[in-house]
Amino acid sequence: MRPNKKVTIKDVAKAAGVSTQTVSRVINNRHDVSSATRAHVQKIIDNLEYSPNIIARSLSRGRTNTLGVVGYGLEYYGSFSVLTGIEQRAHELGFSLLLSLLDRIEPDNVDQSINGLLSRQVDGIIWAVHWQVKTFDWLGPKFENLSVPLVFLNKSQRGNDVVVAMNNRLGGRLATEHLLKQGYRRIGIITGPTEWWEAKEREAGWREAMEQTGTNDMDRLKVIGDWWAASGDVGLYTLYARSPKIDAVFACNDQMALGAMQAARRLGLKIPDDLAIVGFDDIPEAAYFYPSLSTIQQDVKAVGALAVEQMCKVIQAHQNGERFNSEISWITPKLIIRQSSIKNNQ
Amino acid sequence: MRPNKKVTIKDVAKAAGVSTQTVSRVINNRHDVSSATRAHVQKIIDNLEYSPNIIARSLSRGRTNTLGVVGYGLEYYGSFSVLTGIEQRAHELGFSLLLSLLDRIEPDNVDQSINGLLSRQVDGIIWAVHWQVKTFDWLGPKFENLSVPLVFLNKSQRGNDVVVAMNNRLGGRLATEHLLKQGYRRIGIITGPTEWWEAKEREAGWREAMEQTGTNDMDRLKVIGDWWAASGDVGLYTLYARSPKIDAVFACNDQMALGAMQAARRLGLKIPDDLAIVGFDDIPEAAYFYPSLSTIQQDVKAVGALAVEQMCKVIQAHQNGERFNSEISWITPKLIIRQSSIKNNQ
DNA sequence: CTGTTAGCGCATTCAA
DNA sequence: TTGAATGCGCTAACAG
Repeated sequence: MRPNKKVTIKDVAKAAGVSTQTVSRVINNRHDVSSATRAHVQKIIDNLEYSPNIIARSLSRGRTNTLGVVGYGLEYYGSFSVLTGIEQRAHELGFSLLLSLLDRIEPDNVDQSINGLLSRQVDGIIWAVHWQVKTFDWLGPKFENLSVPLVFLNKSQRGNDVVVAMNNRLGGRLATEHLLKQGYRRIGIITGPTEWWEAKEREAGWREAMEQTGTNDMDRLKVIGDWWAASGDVGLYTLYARSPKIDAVFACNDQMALGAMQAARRLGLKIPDDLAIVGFDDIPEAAYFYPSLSTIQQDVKAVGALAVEQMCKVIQAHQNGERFNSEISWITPKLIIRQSSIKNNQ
Repeated sequence: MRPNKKVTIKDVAKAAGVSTQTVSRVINNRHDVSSATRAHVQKIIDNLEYSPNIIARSLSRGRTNTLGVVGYGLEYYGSFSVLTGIEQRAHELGFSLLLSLLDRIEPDNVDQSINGLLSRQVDGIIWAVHWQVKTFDWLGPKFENLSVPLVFLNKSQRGNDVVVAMNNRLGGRLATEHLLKQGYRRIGIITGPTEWWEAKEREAGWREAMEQTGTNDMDRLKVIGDWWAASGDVGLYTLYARSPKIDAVFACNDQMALGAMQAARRLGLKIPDDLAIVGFDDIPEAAYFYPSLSTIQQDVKAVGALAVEQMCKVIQAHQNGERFNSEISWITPKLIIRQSSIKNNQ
């Protein structure tokens, strides 16, 4: 038998012959109850299978212990891992999750989403939306003067924003430096859409590594994809047509790397001998591509978990009227070396 | 400026010189308000940027317009699509989503999850957990006498369960019949874990199709995987060792199909000439495997959306004290033919 | 059409 | 240590 909705604190009080506040004290584990009455009340609670109405508690306390999560693009790899990470840590810290998904990042949707969460009295909002630079103009102001704390995922810090981010730039650098170390020299890049923060950062990492080799004219080595395999396919053709001497490609995610591999095959290029490829994400399939794909692994779950932890601190500070001085928290990615980038014949 | 938490219905009433009741009527779009006062009150609302406290409303109404979603295994393909489908339709129908993820399917976790949602007064629970047969013994009873309606995803109907499911059996049949039509005869299967409903159903579909060919001794053609690519790899070796005459494989998801392709390559088997492969799911990468993978496409989002619709009906019935007579709702999968299963040389 | 009264279930004052 | 009163913000039931 499940707790029946009808059993309230009053019923328990009556059955136990005590006042409702005593029951309240028991269910909140407060110490100002004699162990005798506590035991007694607890027994009644168990018998009646009473379970407190959190809605009523929230109203009374002015705090819901609920976090709002605004998400977007769950179909991109990693998004659901973030969510899993958020949920787990939130659960551990006693928070529930109100989920709001954006189908498009537009003013009306954003307003609806935020207002919906606010009117449901969430204690804080985690902005798990892939950050797009071009939207900032109208998006930024919406976050000002919000009545609850906000934690951002994967974007650059700005003002007092609290941000948790995967170090995508480092990832891009790791990938490129690995290729350089293997002896590849003309390393092209297939980036994601230019507005995406992740894409910009990964590219920046590639650029940093390349600059050290004295390469100039890097724009000829760059092609823009859309994260999907097809764009990696097309991308490699473009790159190859433009500079046939290219000997490696850093694809900014594994899907595009897969597309690039496909194109390479059709161009008669052997991987990794004629062309090396490194991806980004380490999707589970990457180890089973042909050849297996070197890539950058990221612990996305950790990003979600850390976001919740930061949120807790901010809420704490918020309630005490203190200021939370924010620094961006970085999670570090890791290079995974497989066959697609190991030079055989020097 | 965002609505300040402090602005309540009272403030609006005072500012507008009306009773709170009138304000309540306005914000609920009730028709028993003169258009004059409505306009007036609305103006005050806009000025004050008032937004109703949904928590208070829920307490008062005894209804939260919130659905609980219990999920598991977001890392498996499709899970997040279900979630997206659920969220979208829920949003359209005016429901919020309280998300609860299971890390393991164990009695304590399940209790916690369900009780958490119930004490937060959700109006219904969608059980989006991959159904595992072996857990039924202890899981089943937990769903009895629940105080709120329950809608299940992807399982067999039982008693009065309300279920929305992808027709996995049909999918298995489509895949197998396609192979037969192409002229393949000894069609092996790499299934998912035997406890999974999806795995059982896909296998049943294969079995149905095979039986029509008069094949017996089908167990020799069957191998059990764990949904991951590695198990498809191993699986194909096993299958091939056992019956070298095998000429096609139905892998019960695309990852295992990928693994099987890898193994086939090492065994020197040409796909699709020596060995045809069909997968299941149609993950975005499948079109870019080498060769591109024939597979079964499923509109998982539709499952989620339909689940919410069913939930609405059940809640309706529940509140009117009516009985909802449940039938399982099926979503139909679709065969996608690519290169991995098209016989070239007859 | 509008206002008054009451109460949703709980927690937070205060007294005792 | 316990209990009585009061209020969280809103809506339902009833008057007028």
